[in-house]
Amino acid sequence: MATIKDVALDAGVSTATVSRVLNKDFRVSEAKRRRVYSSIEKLDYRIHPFARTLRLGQSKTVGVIIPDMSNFFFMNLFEYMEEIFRKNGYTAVLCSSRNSVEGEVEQLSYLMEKQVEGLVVVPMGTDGTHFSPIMEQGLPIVCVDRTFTDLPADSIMVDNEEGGYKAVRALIDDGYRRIGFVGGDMTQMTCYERYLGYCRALQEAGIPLEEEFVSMSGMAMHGGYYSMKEMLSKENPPDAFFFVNLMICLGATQLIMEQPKEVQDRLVCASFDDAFFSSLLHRCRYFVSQPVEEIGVLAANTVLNRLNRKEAAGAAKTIRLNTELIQITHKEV
Amino acid sequence: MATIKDVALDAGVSTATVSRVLNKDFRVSEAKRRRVYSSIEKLDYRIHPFARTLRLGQSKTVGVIIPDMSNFFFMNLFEYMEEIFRKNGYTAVLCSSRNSVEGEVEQLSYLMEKQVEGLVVVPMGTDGTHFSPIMEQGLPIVCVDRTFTDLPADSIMVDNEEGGYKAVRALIDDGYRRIGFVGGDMTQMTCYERYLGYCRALQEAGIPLEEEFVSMSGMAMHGGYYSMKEMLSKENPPDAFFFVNLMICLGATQLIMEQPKEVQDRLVCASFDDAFFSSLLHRCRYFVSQPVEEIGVLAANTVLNRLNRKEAAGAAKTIRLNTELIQITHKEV
DNA sequence: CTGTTAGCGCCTTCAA
DNA sequence: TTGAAGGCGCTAACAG
Repeated sequence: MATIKDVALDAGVSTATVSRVLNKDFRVSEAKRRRVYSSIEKLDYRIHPFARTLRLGQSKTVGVIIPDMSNFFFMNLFEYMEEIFRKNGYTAVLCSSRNSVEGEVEQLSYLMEKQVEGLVVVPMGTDGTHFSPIMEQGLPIVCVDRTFTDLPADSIMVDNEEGGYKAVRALIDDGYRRIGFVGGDMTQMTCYERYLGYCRALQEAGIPLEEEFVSMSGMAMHGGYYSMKEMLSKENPPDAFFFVNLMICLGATQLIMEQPKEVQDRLVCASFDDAFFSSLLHRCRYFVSQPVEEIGVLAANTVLNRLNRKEAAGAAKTIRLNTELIQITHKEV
Repeated sequence: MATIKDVALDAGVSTATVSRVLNKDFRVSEAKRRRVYSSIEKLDYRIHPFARTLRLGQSKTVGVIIPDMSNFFFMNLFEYMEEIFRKNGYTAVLCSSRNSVEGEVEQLSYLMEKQVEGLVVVPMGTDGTHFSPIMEQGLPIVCVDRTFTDLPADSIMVDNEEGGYKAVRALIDDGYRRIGFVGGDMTQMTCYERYLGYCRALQEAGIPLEEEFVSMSGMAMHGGYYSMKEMLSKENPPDAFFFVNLMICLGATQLIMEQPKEVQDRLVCASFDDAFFSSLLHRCRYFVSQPVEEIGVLAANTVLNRLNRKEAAGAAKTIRLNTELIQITHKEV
């Protein structure tokens, strides 16, 4: 690997001059600049990022903590964020908290060792106090999808309540009045907010909230499966369902597909989230689509802005983006 | 941030001693070691990775290039690899070639700038000459899932031919003789090898290869959809199908679900790959499951071994792992 | 066992 | 406009 010294030697100038050329400092004569550029080319020189980092005292690295790397939604998000970070000279290091608070803490300390300058995190719990010392240190932290209750961090989320409302409202408009809510865990913010939307839609339509039409068996796929099983085994089960996210929807759909055709045909569902294969999800007529790209771009830019001091420090912003209700018309079978 | 100097000062020793403690060099008196440790704790000192990198001349970073971050298989793979790398003190930087050779080249140069010491790549094309100069530089490169024809890199793959054979053989054993192959792109190694397995199974059973039972419309989901549409519109279509991967399977399944129930009930399928939601894939009875964890662990360890000179340089190894045929019994509908 | 010293590659005063 | 020199934090000789 060629170093700045090699270039200087080859171009017959000092390393300071090379450095100036590299950093677009225009107090360099045109002649020398050209010579430097040609030496750089000739030697295939590239700035050594770690040396620069050391000298400048900035790592140009940010950390991203998501709950699960096998989740399309989060990976999509990461892909968009990474692009923005990279374009701005930052490297994004991806970590998975593996759906646990302990994992989150662990990844956090790992990232701190890597000297990240900022953090994007999809919070696991509601308590974010383990991030407090880091925020006090001045590191920008942006929460995505969910937020911590007691941390003055920026947050980018969607309007979950409204999204839930729209989906359930659509079912009601289609004439359904016995609508089940398949959630996972009310302590999880997204789940709870979407539930609120469900309630509002029912209330607005004058449909009483039936407690036994609400089922929670955890946010994983099998949770959806079991909740659905439980629901359908009731004497007089709902004929429409709202699934709190895609995982739940997948599990529930699996159960649905195990039912007799007559039962299947009676059911109609709506689900939060949307994916390229959602057209596969039998009996799901509506999907609440999140603006993944917008969320990702916004999250990354928020970190970047803080880093560049473009944002006043201390004023934590919470942004709620709108969802879009998508209707899928499954061809008649 | 506390530096090694601060610690030395606080503990009343030289920075060299601190460094020795840090690096488990045992030529340090117990008393000083203890003092150093307590200062480290007190000051919340952490080694500055970039300074160390600079000094040691090694970045402790490896690059991973996958075609697509939204693909469960690749992300799973990454998750396993990342864990191994991390345990060995390496940071894995993830990049997506976005399913194109140009993307691969671009990511490669990005990673080289980051001074990665090794590379894991899921090759996009068959030509890997853009990696040659890097290999000559002594960087270990490990191909995963696919391989380059003209690069002396290690490769970790599954036995695609055998996998394809097993799946088709299973269909034959179930009594089917009109079996379609839904591929995507014969120039892609995995597709071609799986096709070979398909051919062998047919041949072994004395079933003639019908050219019009083989369809290729690209490796994406919609490719599966269109191929399937084409197949089923034939006068006398196959009654069983082998899908070359999960994306194709998803697309094909979508088309299947749009068919009348009688048509659906007549079909049985087998597919390469396997995922947590594969039980959702209607009419798919067999899945060829790849040992994702094993592949990931092996790939990471291969890079690591080369890095530690445990492997003789130059002797590129190709490893073929076995797949497992999984049978899913969809409950009767 | 321990400290001093030099230097990894880079950027930035400071002087000229 | 330019170069010399110092130092970012760390480790590895080299002395003692």
